[in-house]
Amino acid sequence: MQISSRFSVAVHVLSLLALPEQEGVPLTSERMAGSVNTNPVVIRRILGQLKKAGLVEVRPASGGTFLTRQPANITLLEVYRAVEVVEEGQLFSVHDKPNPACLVGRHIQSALDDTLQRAQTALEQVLAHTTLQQVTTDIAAKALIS
Amino acid sequence: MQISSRFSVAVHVLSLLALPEQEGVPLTSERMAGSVNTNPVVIRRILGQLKKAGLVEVRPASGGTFLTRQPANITLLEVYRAVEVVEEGQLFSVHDKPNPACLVGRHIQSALDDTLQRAQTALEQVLAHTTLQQVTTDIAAKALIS
DNA sequence: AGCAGTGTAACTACAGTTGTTACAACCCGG
DNA sequence: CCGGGTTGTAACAACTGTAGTTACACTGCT
Ligand code: FES
Ligand code: FES
Repeated sequence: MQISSRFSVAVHVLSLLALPEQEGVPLTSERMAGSVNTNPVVIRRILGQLKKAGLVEVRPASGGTFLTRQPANITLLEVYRAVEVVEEGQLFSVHDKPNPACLVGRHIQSALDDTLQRAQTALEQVLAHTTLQQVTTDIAAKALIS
Repeated sequence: MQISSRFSVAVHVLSLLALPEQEGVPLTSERMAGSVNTNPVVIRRILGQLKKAGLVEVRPASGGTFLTRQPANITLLEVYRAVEVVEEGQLFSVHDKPNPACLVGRHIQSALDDTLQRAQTALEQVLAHTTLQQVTTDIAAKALIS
């Protein structure tokens, strides 16, 4: 199973917030949806999760959404955690209730758990060391080249 | 979204094959299913994938399944690849068709792709450096302690 | 030939994702 | 203080992938 695209959409939205195109025009969920090419409600749902995680602040009425921190201080791991339903340490699902009468069944879970945890942590560490700023800088750089 | 439990079931099954309990009794899909606590067809499906990947050999009739290699030469990454539907480099799903008229939309995919690829590779490297033998050794060790 | 086991298709039930409609709550400008 | 644009959410549909189950043809040993 693939990891939900909510994560990439969230990064997309945060990039928009970090790169204010026109100062005058407010960045509403509808405009963001137009950029991501989806429905405004999908954006608002994700904004709700980002808000709960304290990454953005939303003005309920006349469309205003802002980052609460500098892009350099927002890691992709925070976004991942804010948006994923995957609970900490649950990326891999392990079949529950193996037969305790079996030697393998009795110990497979703890034997696997250590390795799976390390694998998951390795993935998260890469995200932890990438900031939103790196992403937006990359976007800006690519925009200049093309 | 969590990664399918097919992976952990596959490791479970391979562990059974690597630790032959009683030499006489053949290890049928039904016995394996009893150990994992699931349906024999689920086991056979997974065995089919492992067979296609060349990790096991199955005698169609009178129930005999064997590893084609030493447990020390089978990495968890091979099992993961054999069993996951996740295509190489597709662990994260990215929202397709972002708006090309938008600066962010035009470049977000390639800007994210590099990081996501590194994250995924980091996870896979941990699996690549763990062998089936390490798992079974761990199981045997835990069995002795308890 | 008989039989225990595998290979596979077909179906169900279920969970999570994504998109969509609908509407209440909210805030701001006039 | 009212109207209009916006957010917050609930509810629902369509879809996808997972896991379990039944059924049955096929296989190969004895
Ligand atoms: S319970 Fe998983 S092999 Fe025994
Ligand atoms: S922000 Fe994703 S397309 Fe512009």
